[in-house]
Amino acid sequence: MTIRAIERAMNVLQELNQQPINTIAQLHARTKLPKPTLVRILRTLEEAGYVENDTRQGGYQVSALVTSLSSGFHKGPLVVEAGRAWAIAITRKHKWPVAIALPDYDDMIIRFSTVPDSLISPFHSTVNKRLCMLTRAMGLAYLAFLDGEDRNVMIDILQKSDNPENALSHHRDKLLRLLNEVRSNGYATRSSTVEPRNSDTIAVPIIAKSGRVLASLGLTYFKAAFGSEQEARDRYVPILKSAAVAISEDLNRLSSSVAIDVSSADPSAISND
Amino acid sequence: MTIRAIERAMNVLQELNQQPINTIAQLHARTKLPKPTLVRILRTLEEAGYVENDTRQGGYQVSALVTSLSSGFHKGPLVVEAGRAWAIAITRKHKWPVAIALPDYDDMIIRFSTVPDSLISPFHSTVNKRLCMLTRAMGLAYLAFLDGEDRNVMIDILQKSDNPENALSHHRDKLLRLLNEVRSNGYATRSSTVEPRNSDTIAVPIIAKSGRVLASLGLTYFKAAFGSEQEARDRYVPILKSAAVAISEDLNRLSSSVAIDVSSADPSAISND
DNA sequence: CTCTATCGTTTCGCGAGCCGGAATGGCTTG
DNA sequence: CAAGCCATTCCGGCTCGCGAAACGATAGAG
Repeated sequence: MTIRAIERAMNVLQELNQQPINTIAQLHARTKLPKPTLVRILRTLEEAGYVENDTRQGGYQVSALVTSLSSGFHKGPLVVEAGRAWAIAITRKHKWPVAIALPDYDDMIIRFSTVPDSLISPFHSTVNKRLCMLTRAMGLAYLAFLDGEDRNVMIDILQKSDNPENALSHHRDKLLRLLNEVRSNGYATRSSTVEPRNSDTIAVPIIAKSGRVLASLGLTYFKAAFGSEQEARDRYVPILKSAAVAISEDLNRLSSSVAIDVSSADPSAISND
Repeated sequence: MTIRAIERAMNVLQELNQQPINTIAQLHARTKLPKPTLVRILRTLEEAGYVENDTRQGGYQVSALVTSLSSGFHKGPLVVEAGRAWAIAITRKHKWPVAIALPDYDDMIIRFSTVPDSLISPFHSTVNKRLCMLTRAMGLAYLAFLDGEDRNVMIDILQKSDNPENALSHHRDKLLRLLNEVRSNGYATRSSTVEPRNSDTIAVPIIAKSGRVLASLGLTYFKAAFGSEQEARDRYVPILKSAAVAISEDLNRLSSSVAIDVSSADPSAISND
């Protein structure tokens, strides 16, 4: 037996994180919860400080306090931590959302995204979303820059997948041609055969100084905002590439300049002030 | 009328973020909730994926999914985003917790902390905790590096405070001597007149290329782990100073190398893949 | 080995308090 | 000025969360 009210509240909090501003009506449509229930949940979250009710804008939004709900979790890969600031900076400057994805078995998983920052989105849940490796920009950018050996292992795994989006793994020559093209371009884009058609993603790999491919960094834009896809690529590819290099440099500095080793006693009880 | 079950669940989630591993008994002691209630709440959070029950260790901990409860919130200052990776790297390397604090009126507020990462702590809620400006390392490191004009304004504000920890603001000469000492040392430590006595914090300012003092970066350690406080300072001050410089450089790069401006259409609906 | 203390978890009947359809009132729109 | 949409409030009904007590497992002491 689980507590329904809590499940509902968590779902509401999730939805609130999808958009900068949320009306009761939107939340009602997305969560299927009765409006009075929503109002009660939101009031509870508001009094606890996690949510703000901006009456001028007529909507609810998450407040700074939500960060403390995950302040105890920093187990993510350092590349995500190093990349967040860059992703945020790019979105602030260029408006379009940026995401960082890491490989997980035969998919990529989005580990950080600025989607909720900049826009009203019909899509949900971009963080922790799985992306297919062979049709999505983030996947191709990762796969194309793997070394021959690693790449072959990966393709073998993909062939065992029953996801129709991985069909290309059975046409090895065609796939390799695509990967080589991505590699020589230095970036990948989403396959035109998959949804959504009204947007495109440009992705580049984040490669450690050691040469290991760690993650991919992608920017998504609305096709309608540009005269051609080439125009968008000309503009954003250099930005993404230099950001990826910068993230890699940060990682390098992070592990080296902090590297005065201390092997002394284990800390056990402490507070930060 | 608010929903009690939700308030309780949020409190439990907060407590779970304070320690890497939490037993029912600990949570019971801290939240004052009956154990069956805790079990029910934890089961609910577990089924929703926010909490893991590591039966081997016999305790509950937050899982990666909690990050999605705040994935929509990136409105914080960029200096926090730029600093997180460095704070995490230092803690991973040197074990002791590191925090970033920003000024807020006459206090500092901790905006990021690695406290929950490394240890079992009797202290709670370090993120969003307010620190007094004149007795805490993070406050002194900030105040001492303000320019004369800004600093005077700040001291005037502090004199209006009724917080006994700000008493020093009424002894301007004594305070200025202390601030000058901090400034020439390049770091501050917590006043020995305030709790907790068994630990100390070393803090340095994070100063933008423009010269503006943005935040402070502090490391807290147990006094018992070192022969003398000087020993700890000799070891960690250089690390903190170089990290503060690195954060400042990152900020500079973040705003410059991304600076190809785009003034085109507003994005409105998009997903990241 | 047994006894005991303490842990996490389950049980179960009571009743507080959450639920949601319907009503309210404000605000915009045609 | 009516009509539609919105967020919010009301209130009777009845679920469903509550927590004292019991349970089973584990660890340490004697």
